Amino acid sequence: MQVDELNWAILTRLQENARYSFAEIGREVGLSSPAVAERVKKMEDAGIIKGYKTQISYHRTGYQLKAIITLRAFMGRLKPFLEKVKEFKEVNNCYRITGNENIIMEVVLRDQVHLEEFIDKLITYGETKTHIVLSQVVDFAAINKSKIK
Amino acid sequence: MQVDELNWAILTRLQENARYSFAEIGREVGLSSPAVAERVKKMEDAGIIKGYKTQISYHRTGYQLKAIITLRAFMGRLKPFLEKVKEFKEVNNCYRITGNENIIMEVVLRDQVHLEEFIDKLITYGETKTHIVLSQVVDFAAINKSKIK
DNA sequence: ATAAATACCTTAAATTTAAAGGTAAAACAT
DNA sequence: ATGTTTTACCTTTAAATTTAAGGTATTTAT
Repeated sequence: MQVDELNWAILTRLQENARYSFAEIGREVGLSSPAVAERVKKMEDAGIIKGYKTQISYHRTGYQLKAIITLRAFMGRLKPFLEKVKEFKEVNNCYRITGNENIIMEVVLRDQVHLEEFIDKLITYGETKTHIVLSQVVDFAAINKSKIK
Repeated sequence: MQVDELNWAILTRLQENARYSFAEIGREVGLSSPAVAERVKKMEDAGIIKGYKTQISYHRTGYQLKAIITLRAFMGRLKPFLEKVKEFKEVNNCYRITGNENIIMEVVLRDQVHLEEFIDKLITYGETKTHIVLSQVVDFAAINKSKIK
């Protein structure tokens, strides 16, 4: 499936705010709302749109710490980790990467105690390196409300 | 503002799928749709909800490469970088972190040529390390369509 | 040339949202 | 303790949106 100019315009708006109505997008790109709905459905079916996610400020909900943790898995421990990591609710995002480390993940934690507990879980799988996130430099979501008219 | 059990239930659903209707969420958590709308608006105003984003498979749109790049900024080059990075459309996410490197970012690129061009832009600011993403281990969004009933 | 598929349209019914007004319980002030 | 205010919901209703159906013109395939 190809992503033409109209679909890019639709995707751009949905990335800005996933709760935009199809009617609103249609007005902006010059299509009827059923036409937008149909194009969106096709992009979902084709796997171009993977999902719609709400961005939460964990900082405001008692999760004070964000960290980037890399893992260099011990021999034979990568596969068990890949299975187990799906259960770790602290993990926001996890990639398998090239380089000295095998895994990089973004985790959200309540505090240092929680971080320590989490690292204790990880060290059975491999050697970890932790980087505390000081600030988010690029933050696309900050200005979006559920609907902008 | 406190996040009580009802708000967590609402947030959980919105994280699963940001396009769920308030009516649908209300049915699941036992509230009327105006009550859900009101709670969501308050969480937006309080900054608990930062935004609603659509997740796109860049792989399906010609952007074949995802990479994690760290930057160890040269003396006096961190601040200029922090300003400039907002303009780099390749950057999906960028954090300032503790440790040997100052910056970690997630970037999306068309191909190796594009990666090379991008690194050329970065090396005026500092020393970079690039890790190609092989796969996404944890992917929450994969199963969500625009509406599940 | 004809048939089929595509991408849109319009219309109308079902659903959702948004606004308004009401109520009961909790929080606050006197 | 009592009265007042606020809060968090409710219901109702109008406006808006979504969904489904049916139609049309243009492109694609046979």
